[in-house]
Amino acid sequence: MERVQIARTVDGFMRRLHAGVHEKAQVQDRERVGPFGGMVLMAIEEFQPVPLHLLVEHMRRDKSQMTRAVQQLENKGLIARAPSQSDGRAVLLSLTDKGNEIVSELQAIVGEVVESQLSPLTFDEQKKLLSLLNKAIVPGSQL
Amino acid sequence: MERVQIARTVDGFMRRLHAGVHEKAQVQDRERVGPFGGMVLMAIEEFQPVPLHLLVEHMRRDKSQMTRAVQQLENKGLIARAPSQSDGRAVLLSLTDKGNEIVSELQAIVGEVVESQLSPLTFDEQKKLLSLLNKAIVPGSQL
DNA sequence: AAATTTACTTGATAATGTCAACCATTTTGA
DNA sequence: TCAAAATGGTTGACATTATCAAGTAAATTT
Repeated sequence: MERVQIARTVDGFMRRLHAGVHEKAQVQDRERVGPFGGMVLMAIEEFQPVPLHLLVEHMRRDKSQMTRAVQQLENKGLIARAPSQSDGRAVLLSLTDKGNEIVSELQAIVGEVVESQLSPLTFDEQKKLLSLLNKAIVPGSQL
Repeated sequence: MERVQIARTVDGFMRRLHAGVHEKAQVQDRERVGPFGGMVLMAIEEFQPVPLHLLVEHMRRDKSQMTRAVQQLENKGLIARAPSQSDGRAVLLSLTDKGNEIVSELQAIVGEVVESQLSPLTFDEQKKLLSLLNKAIVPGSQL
């Protein structure tokens, strides 16, 4: 089997998503969070309140990159940072109301793009794809 | 269904691949082609001889980005550029011997990483995943 | 044969990613 | 229990990748 091809195919898939979102979001992105900022916001939405290092783990990014992305989002008033009670080092991130608005808009756009991207697949196939991806990914929590 | 989650999941998958390859390839990458350069090389390998604009289409990147990536790879002696007979504007790209060596090494590494990435899946599931991805992607040739 | 389109290039700049060094807290373990 | 190591986060510096606009030359259209 062409495992190498999987890498290129997934990359292409991602790029299409990216391009699609970029195109549709241009008007919408009033806060200029950018694609990465958007991903961060959506991840926070799912896991909030979440310390930065977990976000780093979920998104597989460098922690310094995450620190800065989070700073920008905070400056725009989209997320709030609160010190963790249980760990004096950690900072818990969560969405503000404004952040929630943006996330809703983003989700709508991404949902549309993914849908059009997956339109060649039947509904069952789409579910299958998601479950396969999840099954493939869940275990490897090592960075 | 959580279509939005597909986007994040695929992104995470890609990042893991990236990290895995980065780690393993560090020693190997004697030509310093970098991750993107590597992807370009592998794409050329599949489609050669290929004009730049088709590569752009396959990989969903900006043409200017591709121009420069290709220039670097040419400077390193990994690919060759030949004017197209049928179109005076186009340049056909193909791998040199040295390029082929590099691609073989890259393929081995990427193959390993993908394999370990997909290890939670059975062989059949892996095949299913690939076919679903391909089915989802093939048609949308519009950038 | 003029006007468009296409293939590619260049320039400029923005966005992302990587690496190393650095505090301030926890946690380990001798 | 207290020094050493590990963890969570930040900063600085830099490399890579991505986007956009503008331009050249060859093809295509009309």
